[in-house]
Amino acid sequence: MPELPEVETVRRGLVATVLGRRIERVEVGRERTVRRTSPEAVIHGLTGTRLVGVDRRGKYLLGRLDSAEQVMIHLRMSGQLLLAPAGSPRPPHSHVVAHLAPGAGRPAEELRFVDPRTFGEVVVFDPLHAAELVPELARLGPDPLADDLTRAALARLLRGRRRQLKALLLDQAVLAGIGNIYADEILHAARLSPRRSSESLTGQQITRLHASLLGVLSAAVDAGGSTLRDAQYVDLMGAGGSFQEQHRVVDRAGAACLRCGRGRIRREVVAGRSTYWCPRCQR
DNA sequence: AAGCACACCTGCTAGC
DNA sequence: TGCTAGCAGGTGTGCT
Repeated sequence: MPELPEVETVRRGLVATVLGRRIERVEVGRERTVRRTSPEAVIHGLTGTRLVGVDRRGKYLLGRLDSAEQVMIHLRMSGQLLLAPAGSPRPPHSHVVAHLAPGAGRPAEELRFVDPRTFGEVVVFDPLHAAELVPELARLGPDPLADDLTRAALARLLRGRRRQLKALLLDQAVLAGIGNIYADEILHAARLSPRRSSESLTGQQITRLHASLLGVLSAAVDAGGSTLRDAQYVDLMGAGGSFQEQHRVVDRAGAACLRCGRGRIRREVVAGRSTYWCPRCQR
């Protein structure tokens, strides 16, 4: 259930450990993970290639291969990418396994796409056909960190829309990368209600929302993302992040607000998602 | 246009 | 202790 900071942490891990290493062999154990193409397309597309770059757009990982093709990986709710010694025991639900030659100072290893709920995907595609195979990439809004979202750009995104702020932040076509956890943390930091309508913000509130967006997301990247109780999210090496220690509202229903001290954190469904917020200081 | 319900899956846990 | 309903960090579709 990774969001921008978790995906960015995985991206950095791939750049540090996998770049330039030849993919010698690929196994696909579950067709659903490669449903957009086929096991053969993913196996043939990856075998013999090397990753020459890894980019991120919102929650999408985009690997560039030396074949000029690209690999798109989305972890959705329960996906993990794990790097482990070749031949070591595999966790359940290891649906795609890429065998990596030694390199980057590392021995032969397996890069495993593990995904119990199988919502995640691995797609190998020719960039010339991106529009047909991965059309959602073209629909993504700006990535707040990768695209250096300015206050003016955010103001433009808010203007002309009448949406609950929570729904707006979750909409990947508006801003790419924010999910349920960070939407709540950002809105608390900005002292704005998740139900507040996007077109009603004052200039000062837009400034606050902008600062909170960048502040929360970049602090979360610095902390290696958030790993909640279920330990669903871990990085390439299987280590959790630590930003959950800085959460102010998520998972704190009934507790006193850490900012105003007097409100009680409420949990209710907003925009169809479980939402934590302080009704006293978030307006 | 915006909001909602539902679908896709599996696993964990809170509550009885 | 054992069962079950409910819930989960995402996204797409289809309906009002």
